[in-house]
Amino acid sequence: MNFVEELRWRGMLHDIMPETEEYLLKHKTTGYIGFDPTADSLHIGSLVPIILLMHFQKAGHNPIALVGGATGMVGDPSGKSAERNLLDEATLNKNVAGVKAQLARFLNFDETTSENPAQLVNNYDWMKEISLIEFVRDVGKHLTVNYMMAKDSVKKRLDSEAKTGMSFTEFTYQLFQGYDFYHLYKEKNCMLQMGGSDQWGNITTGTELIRRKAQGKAYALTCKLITKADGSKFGKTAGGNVWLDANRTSPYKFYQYWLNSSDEDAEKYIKIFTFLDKETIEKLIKEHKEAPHLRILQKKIGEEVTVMTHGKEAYENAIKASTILFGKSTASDLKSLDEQTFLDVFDGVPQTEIKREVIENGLNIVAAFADTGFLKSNGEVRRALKENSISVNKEKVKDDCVITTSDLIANKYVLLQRGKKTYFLLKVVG
RNA sequence: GGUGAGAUACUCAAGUGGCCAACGAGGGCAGACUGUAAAUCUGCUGCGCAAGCUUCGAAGGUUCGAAUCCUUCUCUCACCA
Repeated sequence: MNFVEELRWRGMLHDIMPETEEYLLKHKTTGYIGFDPTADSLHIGSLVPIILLMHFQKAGHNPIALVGGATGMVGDPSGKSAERNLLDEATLNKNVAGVKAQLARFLNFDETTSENPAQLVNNYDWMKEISLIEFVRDVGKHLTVNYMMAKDSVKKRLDSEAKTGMSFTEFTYQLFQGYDFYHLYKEKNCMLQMGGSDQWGNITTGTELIRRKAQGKAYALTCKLITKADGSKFGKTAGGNVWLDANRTSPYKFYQYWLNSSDEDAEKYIKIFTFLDKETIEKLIKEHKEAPHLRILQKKIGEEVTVMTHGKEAYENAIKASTILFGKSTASDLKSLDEQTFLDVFDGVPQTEIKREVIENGLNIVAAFADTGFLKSNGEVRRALKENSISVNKEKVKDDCVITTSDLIANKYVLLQRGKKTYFLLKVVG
């Protein structure tokens, strides 16, 4: 399997260093991608480099996932218009552990079942040994400031139009990343670094360092950054990032994110985020165009990615939840659910507890929405009522509505809803 | 250390004594339409049912009245040393 060709038809390839393709065809190669431990979970933006490594492994090469315990302490200026905040060491350690655990789900690290098992490294392990003097003499000496300043990531920040300057710390970042590549080249015979297209500058600093310091030749390849047709940022929703950690973003929401892709994006995503072959994908795209309202592509992407990330069972629950939440279910449908199914469906929906006697005395609709913290203020609830956007147990209500014990589902829950997609659960206790 | 610019709601950004709860844009939320889309149209977007109350970096002051004027302070940024 030709790794580069595979990326090319999937529309993932952005930039590639000359001779890289030829080299990869001839040699079983070790290549790496770095992951930034800015949080204790990766989000779906990191899915692309992960998939890149998966393709790399499938093509028979040796992938290395590098977690940036050291570089995370410095802060990559690429694509950032302002100085980054530094993370403290404890947070970083926690993040490194979290990121490691997630990578293990996607790549095969098992030496007994794979001929080319993936490896996981943390650059803190070798960076911590290096003294400042060593670094300045052995790394810094090989590259000129002129060279470093020519990088886009740096130029943008020195530009007179930029409103903020750039600290020495961030300026040095490319040397750190460059040194990583050099280190892996030396220690693990790693010949290739991959990453998002914003990493090109940092990656070439690495190949340059290898050339000057070790007289070696190393290769580079970047993939396209994922964009959305409407210009908004990929992987973000109003509620924040879409994470790979089920505790941060429930599988249901994760599935929904993909399902809500626009048609235009879906055609790109199915190539990038699934491992389906070319014929299958072309067939799906054709079917989708004939009946776009069925959203065949979005459903397939949602299925493939959710199963890959969270497993089959989580995917099936996400489907079940979607059907109930968006199908034409009514209050009686909801009440017919047993408690466990109900909880599965509404897993991840924010909820709050409420005393039973409050319901027994009859709970005013405004209080039910405002006092529980679902909506911000009484005024907002009244506004929403005027818009006719408030539902209790999937049924629209007016401002004279009072919630009583007859509204309870499984004798315990009340489902509040604002608009079509925003849910909130009241749980009766005591 | 010097010089200059600046701090207004989620963000950008007007406003330079009363007509300001504060133009506009973006974002967000909701309604209609729909495919749980896109595009479009409409409404909302400090708190309060209301009277009214609290907001324009902070604290004081001037005034009948301040986001706007004065004083002090805090912070941010750029450039020069």
